[in-house]
Amino acid sequence: MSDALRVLDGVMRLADLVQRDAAESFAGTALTTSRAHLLWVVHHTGPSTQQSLAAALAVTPRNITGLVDALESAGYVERAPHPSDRRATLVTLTALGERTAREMSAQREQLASDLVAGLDEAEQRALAAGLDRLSERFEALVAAADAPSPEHT
Amino acid sequence: MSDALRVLDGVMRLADLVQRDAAESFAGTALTTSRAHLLWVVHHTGPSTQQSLAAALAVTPRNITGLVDALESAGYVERAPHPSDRRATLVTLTALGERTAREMSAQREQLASDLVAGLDEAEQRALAAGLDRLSERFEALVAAADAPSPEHT
DNA sequence: TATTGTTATACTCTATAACTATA
DNA sequence: TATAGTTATAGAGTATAACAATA
Repeated sequence: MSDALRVLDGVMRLADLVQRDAAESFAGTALTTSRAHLLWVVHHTGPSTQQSLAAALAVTPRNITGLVDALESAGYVERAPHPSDRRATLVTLTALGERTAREMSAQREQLASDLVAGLDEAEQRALAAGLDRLSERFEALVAAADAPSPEHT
Repeated sequence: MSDALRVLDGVMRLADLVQRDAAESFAGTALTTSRAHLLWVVHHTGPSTQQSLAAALAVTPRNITGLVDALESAGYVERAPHPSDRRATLVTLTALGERTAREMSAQREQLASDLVAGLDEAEQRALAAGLDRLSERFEALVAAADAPSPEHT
């Protein structure tokens, strides 16, 4: 197998393992991958309208309604009126939501450091830089595919 | 942000981009990520019982029934009787299924080589090796977590 | 008119449990 | 008795379309 395929497969395989593990860790709670993602976004962005959450998660506003309903029922978030726009609602974290987000953050940092524990600093830096370049490269490829060559527009 | 976090985030971000792109490429067909995964497994493993597919995809046999139903309706696979066990069915690829799997394979190879095009051979090798080590490391961590220390068993 | 969130409806992935046919 | 696949049922994520309230 080519190194190129090893890289692509390696990324997809590791991400799948990590994602499965994260999903398992939600067992026994009302959290799911999608709900945790929303929680994570609100934790980092602060109180958000459902429209902005829809954009952040790249899903429809209707979908956000369902995710917020579930998180609200489980006590992770609350809907608050928007101060200046009475159409909109602000999704805010409860104390439980804040605590949960901080725990997820700590677990993520723990996992990250456990994962690279066998690599020296130079290797870690090289790996991080290489992955960044791949993501940039990928986005450039997608952008190029979306914007056909000028003579065909 | 630490290099450890950059590595973990880099892997998750790139995998998400690739997976979204793959899902978009299925638009207009009956394929989805899960169905394509099953197609992929049959392509590489050969005619398979639904039990073995359930194990390979890490889902329940009931789930395989649904995926095979959809792929069969769309003409990608067929159910054939198992030669020696009349309880079992063998899922086999149709000509369309074979052709589609080969196309996916070609696209995957194209993407992989496009992705690493900006890296020299040594960088590609190092990246591939680093990712392999991370996956191994992750599986060791999970195994360690699943099997508590001896004095507590 | 345009935007925000919701109700209505539908499809897909997924799971558990009960059942049929076969081993 | 155990196994392979299916029917029945349910929860979750997702989408489109139509609608009410507000901007």
